[in-house]
Amino acid sequence: MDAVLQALADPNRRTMLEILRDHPATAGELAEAFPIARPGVSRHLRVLRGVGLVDVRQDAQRRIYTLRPEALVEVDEWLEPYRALWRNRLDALHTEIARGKKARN
Amino acid sequence: MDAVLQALADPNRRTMLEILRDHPATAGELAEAFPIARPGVSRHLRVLRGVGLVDVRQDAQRRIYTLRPEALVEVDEWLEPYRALWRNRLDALHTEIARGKKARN
DNA sequence: TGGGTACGTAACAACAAGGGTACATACCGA
DNA sequence: TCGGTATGTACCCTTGTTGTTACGTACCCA
Repeated sequence: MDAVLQALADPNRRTMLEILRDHPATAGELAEAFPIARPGVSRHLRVLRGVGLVDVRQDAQRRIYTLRPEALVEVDEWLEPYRALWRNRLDALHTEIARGKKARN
Repeated sequence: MDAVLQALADPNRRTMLEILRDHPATAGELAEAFPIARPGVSRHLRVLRGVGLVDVRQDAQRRIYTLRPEALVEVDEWLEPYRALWRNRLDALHTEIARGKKARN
């Protein structure tokens, strides 16, 4: 969990996930999508691999990266107790609005 | 969004949110919960304020911090398209299991 | 009004993150 | 087997982050 949120802090890495959400991609394809040089992309991919956010399979000299969305489940779970709180707040807000409406009628 | 995920990358800050999830707390109370010195905590709180994850109100010389869970909604929304993907995967897995059961019967 | 309490900010040191260049590795095809 | 393609690793440099100490500010109370 810790490591996943850490990995998500970098905007480039998030964009990589976004690309992989649409389709698998080779390291080279991913690199083209960023203003930084290939080795940098390679390192970002290593981080994403490290926390299990992506999988790699080798196809000759290409490395094909695919998204592993399950790794984000833990973020979702981390969010859960907070979700309960903001939902309560929204409910309260809706109640407030409803009361306002009633008062106006 | 960007900034919120950035803020969440630090484990100390996440712990602070966890504490505030239970109850509002003063800067001093929060500081006691961490091995780091008060000024460090103060800066973490500034970050959390900056991204809207906490609110402060002043009570004499105390600063009382409260959680603002709504700020996490954007993380939840960022997660949404990925959630769709991992659910598909889980569904597929369940289907697979069901098929396995059928085959065994 | 002077002193204690509760915080925040400023300035600095130490370390980690992220980028670049150069190089190593592995594979394919002529 | 040699050259080209695709990619990762090593090393270095710069910048950002996180922690520390020292100091400033605001408030309460005797």
